[in-house]
Formats: sequence, C-alpha cells, structure tokens
Amino acid sequence: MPMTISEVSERFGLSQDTLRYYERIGLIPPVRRSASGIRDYGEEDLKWIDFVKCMRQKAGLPVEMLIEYLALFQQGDGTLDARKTLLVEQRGRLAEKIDDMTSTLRRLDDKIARYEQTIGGKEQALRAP
Amino acid sequence: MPMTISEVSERFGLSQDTLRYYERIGLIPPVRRSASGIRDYGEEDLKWIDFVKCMRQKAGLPVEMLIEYLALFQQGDGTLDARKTLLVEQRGRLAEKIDDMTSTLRRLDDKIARYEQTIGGKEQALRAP
DNA sequence: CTACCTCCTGGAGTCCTCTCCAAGTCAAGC
DNA sequence: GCTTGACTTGGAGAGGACTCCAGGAGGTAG
Repeated sequence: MPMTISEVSERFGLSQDTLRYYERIGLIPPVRRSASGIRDYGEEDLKWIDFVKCMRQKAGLPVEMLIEYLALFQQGDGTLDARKTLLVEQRGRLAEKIDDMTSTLRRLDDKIARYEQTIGGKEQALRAP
Repeated sequence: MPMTISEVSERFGLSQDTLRYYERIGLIPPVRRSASGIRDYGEEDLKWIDFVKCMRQKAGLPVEMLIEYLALFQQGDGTLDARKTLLVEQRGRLAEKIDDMTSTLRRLDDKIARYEQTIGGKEQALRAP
C-alpha cells in the first residue's frame, strides 16, 4: 500500500507543499522514496505528521522546538531525558497559554454581557414610550 | 499628568514602535498631541492599549478583527450589535482554541508519562544487575 | 549657543511559516 | 512514441505582525 504525498495531503488536510516543507526543514523524518524518487509514506511517517500537525496547528508550538525534538529522537535512546525535558517545558508554556486564554475568554464574556445589557436597555427604551 | 509614549511603553511592556504602529493601523484611537506634536496618552487610550495588548498577546486575536472593532466603536452606538456579534464570534474561536490546546496538553501529558515510564525502566535495569 | 535627549515620520527590513512557481522527470495509457 | 498527469527540486513570493532606521525637530541643561 503505497502512500503518496497526495494521499497523505488529503488525509491530514496539509498541502503537499507543506508536507515537503516539513520534511525539508526536519520537522518530520526523511520519507522513503520509490526508485524514481517519489515519496512513499510509511506508518511511522504518518504518526510524525499527525504529531506535528497537532503540535503546530492546535498547540501552536514553535517549529524550532519540534525540529529539535525530532533531531533528538533520531539520535536514539541517549536523548530520552533531553526529549522529556523538552516536552515538559513546552507543556508548561502551553498550560500558561491556556490560562491566559481562559482569562481572556472571561474578559470577553464580561464585555459581551455588558453589550447585552446595553442593547437590552435600548430595546426597552424603544418599547417604553 | 502627561503620559508620554515612553511611559506607556514601560507600563505595558510594548515597544514605542509597537505603540505607534498600533495607532497607525487603527488598533487604538489617535492619541492627543502636545503643541509640538508629541503624544500624550489619556485614560481612554490606556484602556484601549490594555485591551488590545490582552487580545493580541494573550488571546492571539487577529489584528484585522481588532481594527474592525475599533472602527465600529468609533462610529457610535449604531454599531452596538455589530460589535457584539464580532466579540461573540471571536469568543467562539477562542473557546475552540482553548479546547484544542487542552486536548493537546493531555496528549503531551501522556507522552511525558510514557517517557517517565521508559526512563524509570532504564534506571531500574541499571540498578538490577 | 551647543549639546543632548526624547520625540516625530515614513518607509524599509525582519522573522516566521508557509505557499507558489518554473522547469524537469517518470509511469501509464492510447 | 507521444501525451498526460502526478511527482520532483530549488528558489522566489506572500502575509502577518512587528521592528528598525535615517533624518529632522522641540525642549532643557550647562
């Protein structure tokens, strides 16, 4: 079951350009090629793509960090500690971002509530006289 | 109490360039000037800056949207509904982002937990023989 | 008066993350 | 054997959000 770039692109909703770009900059490991140089994605590749997509699009982690993570990964078991440290650090940042966003969400809610009051007030004013 | 750009910059941790930039693109209202053209920030300005800083740095809302919000605001009460709609929409996006990040946080936690197991396992292996 | 500091403006430059493009190659169908 | 279509590459372009800079002016201190 050959997994071409177009199939992977479709499956993950990432453009072919983005997939090639990710590979080029070392965000995902080099993909195996057919005799004529065409990429053939394997299970492992798909896992990396899934991981990277999640960390980039959902968490917004910096590309830099993910490149470093893959680099460590490819250096083998000696980097387990370093990898874990990296993840823990990013986890911290992410948690912080979530906190920030949550407090901002509340702020927005307050603001919206005030709009509702104001607008409600106007409507009543229109109904009253 | 004149509030110069350097004071505002210090107070909010935004560079003077950023403050001028924000004003230029309509993210904050035009600031009053002294006779010689030097900005003198008032209470209202500070509130806008605080709001914008929060929405940009904490929530990551797009500059575009904030410009639109200010523009509506400056058009007066006729835009109350539109403004509220804008906020509600962004609130939704933000909530979604928070959800995404929260699920990613869990995923990171899982990954970290697995690293802990693996590394713990190694340590035990070292202690055992 | 001169020096100096902070401010001003408009425009160019930078960083990050893609995204697009031109030119070329290969496999398959007719 | 030629066309077609999906794939390849390296490099240029794009968009968002700043950030920096040159050149110039006002106010103050010595």
